Amino acid sequence: MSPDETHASPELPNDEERSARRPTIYDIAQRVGLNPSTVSRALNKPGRTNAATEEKIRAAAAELGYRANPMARALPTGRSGTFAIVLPDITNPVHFELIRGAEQVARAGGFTLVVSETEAAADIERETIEALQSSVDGLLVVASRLDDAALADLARVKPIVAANHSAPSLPSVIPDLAMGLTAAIDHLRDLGHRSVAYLGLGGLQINRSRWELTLDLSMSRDISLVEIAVDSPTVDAGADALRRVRASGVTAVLAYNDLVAHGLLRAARGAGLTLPEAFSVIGFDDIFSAELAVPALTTLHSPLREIGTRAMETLIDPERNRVPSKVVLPLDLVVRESTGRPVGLPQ
Amino acid sequence: MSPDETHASPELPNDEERSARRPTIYDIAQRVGLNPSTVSRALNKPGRTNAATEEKIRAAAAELGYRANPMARALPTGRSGTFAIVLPDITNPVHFELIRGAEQVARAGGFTLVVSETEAAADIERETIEALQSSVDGLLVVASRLDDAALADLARVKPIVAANHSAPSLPSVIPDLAMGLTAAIDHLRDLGHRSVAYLGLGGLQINRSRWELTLDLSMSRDISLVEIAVDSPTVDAGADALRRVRASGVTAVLAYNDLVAHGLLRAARGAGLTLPEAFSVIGFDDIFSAELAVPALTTLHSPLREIGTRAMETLIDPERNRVPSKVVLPLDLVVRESTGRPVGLPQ
DNA sequence: CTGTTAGCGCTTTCAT
DNA sequence: ATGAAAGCGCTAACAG
Repeated sequence: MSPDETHASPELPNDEERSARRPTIYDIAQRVGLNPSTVSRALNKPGRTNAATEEKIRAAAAELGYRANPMARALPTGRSGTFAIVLPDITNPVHFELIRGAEQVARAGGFTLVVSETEAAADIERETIEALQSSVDGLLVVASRLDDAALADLARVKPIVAANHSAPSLPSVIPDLAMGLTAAIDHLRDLGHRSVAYLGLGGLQINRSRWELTLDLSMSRDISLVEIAVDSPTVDAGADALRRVRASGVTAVLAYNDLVAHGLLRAARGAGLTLPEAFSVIGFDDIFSAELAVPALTTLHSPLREIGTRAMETLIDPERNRVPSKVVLPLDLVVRESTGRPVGLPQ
Repeated sequence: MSPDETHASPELPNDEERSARRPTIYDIAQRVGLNPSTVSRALNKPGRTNAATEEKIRAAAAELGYRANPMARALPTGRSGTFAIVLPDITNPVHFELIRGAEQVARAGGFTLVVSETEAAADIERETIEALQSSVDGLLVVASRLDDAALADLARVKPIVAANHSAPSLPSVIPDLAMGLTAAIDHLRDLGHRSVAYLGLGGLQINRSRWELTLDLSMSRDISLVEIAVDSPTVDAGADALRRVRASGVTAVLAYNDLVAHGLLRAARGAGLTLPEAFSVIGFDDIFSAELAVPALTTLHSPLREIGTRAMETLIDPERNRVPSKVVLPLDLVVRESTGRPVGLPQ
């Protein structure tokens, strides 16, 4: 028995009043018999006004349900109180936690967050950033397709911080690649692997650094490394790589990310292979589904959430958002079931 | 070249000028010797100005790299060109396709999208909506924790459309529950199941409707149904439910969503059970990892992306964003490997 | 400590 | 077709 909307709103302000117009500082100024500028001061510069009147003003504001209009405030100050996070692909689970981390510190600071997707295209990214610049106080750029120079140029208008990839001219927050990749390669080597493939993503900056580092590490440990290219960081692209992985004869693969690794696992299972006997797989990121995979994915756990929070913290801080810096967060290897000794070696 | 610089006919703005300040309509007005209001008209009201001057103005604007300041525009018009999407939990993969769908139509329309998380708490949701109202042209509310009356009240300030759950007083875009659940129950019944559990999420509106419908459907098909409560729509919560599922003696379970189903699968595997022999599982949503699970998850494929696009389309449309309506999108059963005949029945 | 006075950049009558 | 002028709601000197 749902009580049928007895159409009566006795206490509440009626439609006219509510939807009429949001109260402004003029309304509250008039109500307390003071000047609008005094109201503005009372509400925003604590202490710079008489305690009694401040109290009176706050009371009136509360009573009227006053909320400052962010647009009106942005005009004279140039600050909008909103920040943007621009990333290649919203649906990539890797970005979930990062966005959430950023969103939380933004909200905690009373800021709002705009999310914008660039479809992994450099020109759309540039256009997006330029379009956003007039309405935000700063941008968080994730896995940018733009090079350092371009980003630095853009950053002259509004501060930009790079998250999850490093841009030398900007403040950047990144995972400790050396730490993670060293652990991964050592793990493989300890298991007995001597020939591994890196499943990478073309010329992307973030990918190049992973590849270079992996190469150095492998060579110094007498492991031969081949690069196999996938054309997007997706499950399907990973699945497509199976043939080439098998053809290469490697006993282990390091995937660009967990999505690619997932694809490889799926394709392998589809082909009747059992892992890690056929070959070992190490992912990257440790997205939520990594532990759900069968075999559960051994992967590098990237502190996405913290990358998001740290990046947003530095973006919000006027002292730090303009000076190049580098925050490096730990990248740990999580060993699960997708890695094992290569077949042919004694157990 | 020209020795006489007094005429001040600069070639291109140099770096200083560029990064100094964004050009305004005043800059371009001065440059072409016209009034700012004419510039405004030329740029925004096609046709309401002389074709030649409009051309001249556009050229100057392009040359200066002019971009209208959204804040300044918002003040007199009351329209900011931004919309907000507010949802309980950003990290739930279910919401990502939805966000992306909404983001794409917003961007295509030249609007920007603000994303805000409510931590699945009604009071935070209300506060978030109220805070956002002064700076957006409308809100997309996903899986709201607020009831219809509250939402309707809030919607008097700025249009609100409900996505993925229905609010009778608002325009809503939802999946066809009846269609999906009927297919799910029929599938189970055809397989021979007569006793199933619904793994639901407390008093959440969206959950209640699923439960009611499932109950009706089950009864009319002579299937006994029990409800087992999980306290959050997460993998861990799903895993926690395993004991109760086993204790209930059912041969199949309908999970609130794929995350919960994933948890159940994981726990079952951990307990040494093999599915679907021990029991069948049907998920909800069809998130990307559903097909990656082992056994691959049979689930109801929710058109999240389209829910996002349709919802944003109606939100953008001034004709439709104020009138209650209901857009119902198909919800299809995707049969994979997590459902099978109950043991004891002839193959 | 509070009031006055200008704007911020843009839109929008109302004149011309 | 274009110009002049008055705001939108708020902040920020500068006075008093």
